[in-house]
Amino acid sequence: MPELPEVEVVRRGLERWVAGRTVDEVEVLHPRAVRRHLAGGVDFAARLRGLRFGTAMRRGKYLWVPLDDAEFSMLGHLGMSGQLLVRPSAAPDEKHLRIRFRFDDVLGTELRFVDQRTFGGLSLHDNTPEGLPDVIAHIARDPLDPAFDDTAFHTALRLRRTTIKRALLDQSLISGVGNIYADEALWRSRLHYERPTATLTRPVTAGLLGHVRDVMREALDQGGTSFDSLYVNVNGESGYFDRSLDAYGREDEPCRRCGTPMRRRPWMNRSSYFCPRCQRPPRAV
DNA sequence: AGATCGCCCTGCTTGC
DNA sequence: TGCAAGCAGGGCGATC
Repeated sequence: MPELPEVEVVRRGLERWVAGRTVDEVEVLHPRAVRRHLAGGVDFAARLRGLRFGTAMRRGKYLWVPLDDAEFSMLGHLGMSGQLLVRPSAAPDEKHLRIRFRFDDVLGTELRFVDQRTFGGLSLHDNTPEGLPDVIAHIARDPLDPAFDDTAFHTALRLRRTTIKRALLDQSLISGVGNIYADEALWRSRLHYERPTATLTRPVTAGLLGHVRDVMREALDQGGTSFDSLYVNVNGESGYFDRSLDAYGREDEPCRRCGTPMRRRPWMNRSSYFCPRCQRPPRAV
């Protein structure tokens, strides 16, 4: 379940192992892995052949690779289970290998997009003047972006008529936060997930943003987190690390602050984990 | 236009 | 044992 830290680990891997390499051949093994491309996988492959990858970029959970001397980029989203692997060309195909990139060099490795659940995919898009693939122009900057505007974020929260966890997961307000880090940051902030955003004060927003950044940086320092073998970084090593999450997945386990059993509540067809004592629900609206 | 909801997908777990 | 249901869930498009 890659969120911002995991995607950043993948981006760094691409920067290290793929930047500067020229595409020789692209093999699309599953049509769904190529997104928003009416001309299909064959055309996707044809457009990339002979082009050289630049330095991978990231915004939130999206990453993209600019192509030298071209006005478009290859955009990627890992979805739930996507992996970008740099593997020896002789290595056997993964069961869920979707797209293979062979390069015009003698390094003996290839780039593979592997995705079990096919929620992720790659696509090609023209760049905006800012160098962003045009289809993600609506994605907000992420909280680790130096240009993220804390004041504007607070103002936007106050204007919205929604609840805090929905807002944290709204990629047009703040990007890169998924269900796991949302629950972690809310627990650290002692905020209930249904707190109306219109009731947030400036200090509360500032505290929440601080916790979002802390939890992401801690995960990034350890190479990303994951809960099963689905997430693997660009070199094929598992991004899993056994850092103790404080909230996510801890139903019935004692709150690390007060010992009260943590609870899980169905929420938007997924789950929210929280401490019923530290994170009191808001008064009925 | 802001908010909400259904759908896409596969493999593992749970329950009858 | 076998089968079905539940669960994991990010993003997009339809709808109000």
